[in-house]
Amino acid sequence: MTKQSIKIVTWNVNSVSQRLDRMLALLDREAPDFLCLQELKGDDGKFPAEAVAGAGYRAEVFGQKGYNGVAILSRMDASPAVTVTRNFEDGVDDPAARFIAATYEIPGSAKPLTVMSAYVPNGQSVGSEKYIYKLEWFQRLRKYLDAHHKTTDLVALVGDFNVAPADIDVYDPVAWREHIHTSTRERQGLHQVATFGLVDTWRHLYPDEPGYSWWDYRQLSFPQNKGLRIDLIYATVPLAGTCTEVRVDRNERKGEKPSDHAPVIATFDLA
DNA sequence: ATGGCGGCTCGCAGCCGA
Repeated sequence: MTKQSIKIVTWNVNSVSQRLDRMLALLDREAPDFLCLQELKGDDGKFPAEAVAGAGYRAEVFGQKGYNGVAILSRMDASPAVTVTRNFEDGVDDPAARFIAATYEIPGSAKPLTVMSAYVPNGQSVGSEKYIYKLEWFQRLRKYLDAHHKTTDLVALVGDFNVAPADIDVYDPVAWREHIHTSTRERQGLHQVATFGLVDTWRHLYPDEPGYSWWDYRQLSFPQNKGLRIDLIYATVPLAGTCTEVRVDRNERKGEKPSDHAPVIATFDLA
């Protein structure tokens, strides 16, 4: 039986219009099956759909003026999404465009694959209103998973989670102790999402590798490798079991006008 | 502890990000 290889990339681009050339180069270089974007920083009308189509990709977009915004790109030579959902449809009046999920048929796979691009709220500071919103957002995400999926489904939940899951994911855990992105309640919130039945593919494959994905623009953080691992690729157990590789594309953080996040790239060999 | 850098907007200053 031939293996069906699926490559999924997650990337917080920090403005899709500022990162268009880099994004097109990444599509050409990596030829991923799915590219999940966060922080588009523009409404749907500002999304460069024509350029993306020219590169051979469809785009499911959930934009917002000025802030947030997420998308899922998929190959034009593959089937389009069967279903797409935006935010959690849970009755909460939340104007922030932070979540999109799309389900695709995969050739040779009995089960469809659901891809989710998440931009978890930043939280600003521990105890703030935005922090409470972040904690609630994690609860809503878990409820969404419970309501729409089984642990036996093929689900990839990827994105910018704005939490470093453990101290190994932080360049200076002492300085960042109980800081925003590392606080106990944020880590518990993220853990509650994962206990739906999701595997952190990077940490699963590389128990001892930091795998930073974000570096502050300031203070020469990148050259000094003062980073955080906050961009994660979660997969349900049956999907995670087929994960052969996860990479952080550090080169994408170099050169002119980088995002402050690097893309994270996972490969799955579906039976 | 602060500010630094980058991108956004009913923009040339302030907000937000992480």
